[in-house]
Amino acid sequence: MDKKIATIQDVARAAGVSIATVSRTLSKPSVVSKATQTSVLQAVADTGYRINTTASNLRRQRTGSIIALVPNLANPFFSQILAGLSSVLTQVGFGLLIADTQSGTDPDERLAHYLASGMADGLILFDGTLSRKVLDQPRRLPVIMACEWMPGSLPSITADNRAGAELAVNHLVEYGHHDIGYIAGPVGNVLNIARQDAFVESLTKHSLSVQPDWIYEGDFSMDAGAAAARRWMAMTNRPTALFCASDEMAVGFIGEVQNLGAKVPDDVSVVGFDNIEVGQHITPALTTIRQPRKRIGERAAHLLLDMISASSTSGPSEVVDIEFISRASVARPAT
Amino acid sequence: MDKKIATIQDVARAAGVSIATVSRTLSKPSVVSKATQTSVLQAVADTGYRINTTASNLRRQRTGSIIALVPNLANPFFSQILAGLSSVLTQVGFGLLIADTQSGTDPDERLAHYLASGMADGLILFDGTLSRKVLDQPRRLPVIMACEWMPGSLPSITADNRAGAELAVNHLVEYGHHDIGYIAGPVGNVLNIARQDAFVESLTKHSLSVQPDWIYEGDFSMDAGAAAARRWMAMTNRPTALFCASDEMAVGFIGEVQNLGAKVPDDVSVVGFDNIEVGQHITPALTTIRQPRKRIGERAAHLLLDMISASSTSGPSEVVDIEFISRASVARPAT
DNA sequence: GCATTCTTTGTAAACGTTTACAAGAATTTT
DNA sequence: AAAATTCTTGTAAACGTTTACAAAGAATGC
Repeated sequence: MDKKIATIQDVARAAGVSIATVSRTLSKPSVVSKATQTSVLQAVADTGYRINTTASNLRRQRTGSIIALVPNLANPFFSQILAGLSSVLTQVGFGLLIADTQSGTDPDERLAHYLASGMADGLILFDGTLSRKVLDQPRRLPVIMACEWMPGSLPSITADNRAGAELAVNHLVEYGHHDIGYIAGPVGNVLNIARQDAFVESLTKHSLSVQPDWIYEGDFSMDAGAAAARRWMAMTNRPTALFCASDEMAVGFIGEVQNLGAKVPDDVSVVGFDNIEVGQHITPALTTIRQPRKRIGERAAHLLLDMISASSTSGPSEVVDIEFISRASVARPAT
Repeated sequence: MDKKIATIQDVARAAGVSIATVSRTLSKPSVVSKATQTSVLQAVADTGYRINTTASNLRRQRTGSIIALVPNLANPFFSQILAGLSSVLTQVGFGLLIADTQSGTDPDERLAHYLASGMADGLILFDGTLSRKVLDQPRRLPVIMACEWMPGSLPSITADNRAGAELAVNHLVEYGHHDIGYIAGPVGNVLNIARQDAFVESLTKHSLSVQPDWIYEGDFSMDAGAAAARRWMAMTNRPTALFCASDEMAVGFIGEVQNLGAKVPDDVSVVGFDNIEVGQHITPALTTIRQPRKRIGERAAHLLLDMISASSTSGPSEVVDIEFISRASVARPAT
């Protein structure tokens, strides 16, 4: 059994000062004399004192952590964003609590729970469908969104999805494609809406028409991409190129198309969205739009921290730039 | 501005009882009469009271959260494990703090920080190289390891890595392979050691020899797999099959081999380890060993929670079963 | 009907900090 | 040299809970 952990009392006793002085030495050293500072720090070292965060938080009326609510933790898309968040937060002594909105029963209920729980000083929401609930109730917590958003509601950090879609279309058109399809994300998802809208508009800009049955439904998952591949193979009048709302779908599409005997990019060109790591390791390597995920996490952390220190529930939204990455999954259409 | 948040005092006043009774109604209802219970609950509803976790934690001398230390949050391998952890923890009202050991400067220092910070009631360590540090200092915190381990040190939840390697070799031998290579993980990594040792032993069991230059160094990453592919291509006397210490390397290997014009499984068969999602979506789909990652997370959570409630720093280790998944990346060797 | 036990409630003391306020000492201003 | 200012420290009151202890009331046993 280790002996009892040292408290501020023990340090004060060891240094021969009051607990107030100890506290001040640690949190606002400017107001305490050099001499006492050193003796206090010595006492801290001697006793092995570590501040009790819980007590400190209680007194300061804060929790020292923020909570990230992701739709599905098992989705690797979020891991880099969380890494960005984490790195910024730990620098300023904040903890990062992570919870999954889909894992339990009722996502709305979970959200409400975390909003009211007082477990955190701020909340980052990655699930656009939940944001309405936040607006309904008066919130005593700064809340922002990341990746997804809700028009005119919460502050958010997002990527320039429209620009990404436009770059994808431009690239395909430059390669001579006229018949371009789209593998969509979940219906109603803001990311999908932005990408699809910009996709359609870009086509029109190039005086190309959009064939309704070349818009394949999907849900961002690899399985959805594979399903789209099967539908594509079954068509007689096929697009020669596909823009996918996510890299995962692009990977799923390419894999299944190859399984079924077609060739990428000879038979069909593919552009993804996100730049997940595996994209450059499949054959052919995936042409895609990079979302700076780590940066999104970092910016989100800063935004939320600013709101917390200003104890404000509103703040500026930010759009981070995307980048086009040209690899091997696009070629001129077969003639 | 919303009005001040209600405290237990407000509830007590509204219900006409003492704060002790309110507290008891909420935490140990069995000792309070039915009548007062209902009036207290009514008051809770009226005031919109939510318990202040920080205060509660301070008084109960706990923090209500556990911290997971992962080597690299951006590695998708961990996301499903974290999902498993999270689901168990939230059920019992615990929060999950997540931190990255590699992101900052000194991993050892970070670990020490979290061990002493008092921010959590327990710690899950996913980084085997750090475990020595834990043993050095007297720890006042239950600590367990997951995935990786350290012989005879901390309680751990791990997969049966040796069995996995054996299954892989058996499968390849059944398909008629005699010349089998290994793409290794980081030198010194326990997972790699277990898999490599079992790989070698299994070969010997089948009276096959191990060719030293057929053991390709690697570090679990896709890039390492691609590098191994280039070395494999450059050899004149090549193995006809490769067992990879991770799926990521297997995927990287297959992608690069295809890039360079060879065929899988016609020219070389590949078996991975982990069963990451993308494995079934590449062409050919990857034969592999499944690690039940979600389950590892869940078991780890339970183990740690048990240790916390017993306030013990030791506990049982557990090995979870793996499963062989046969897909398309293995065929009979070319004759 | 009195002694015993069981239920239910309240009082008050923690838990370990931070910080407003006050006060003494040291320094500067006049 | 007195007055005014600045520095440095201590005292004590929070922050919002939980829980040991005591007490009062109700139920039970004889």
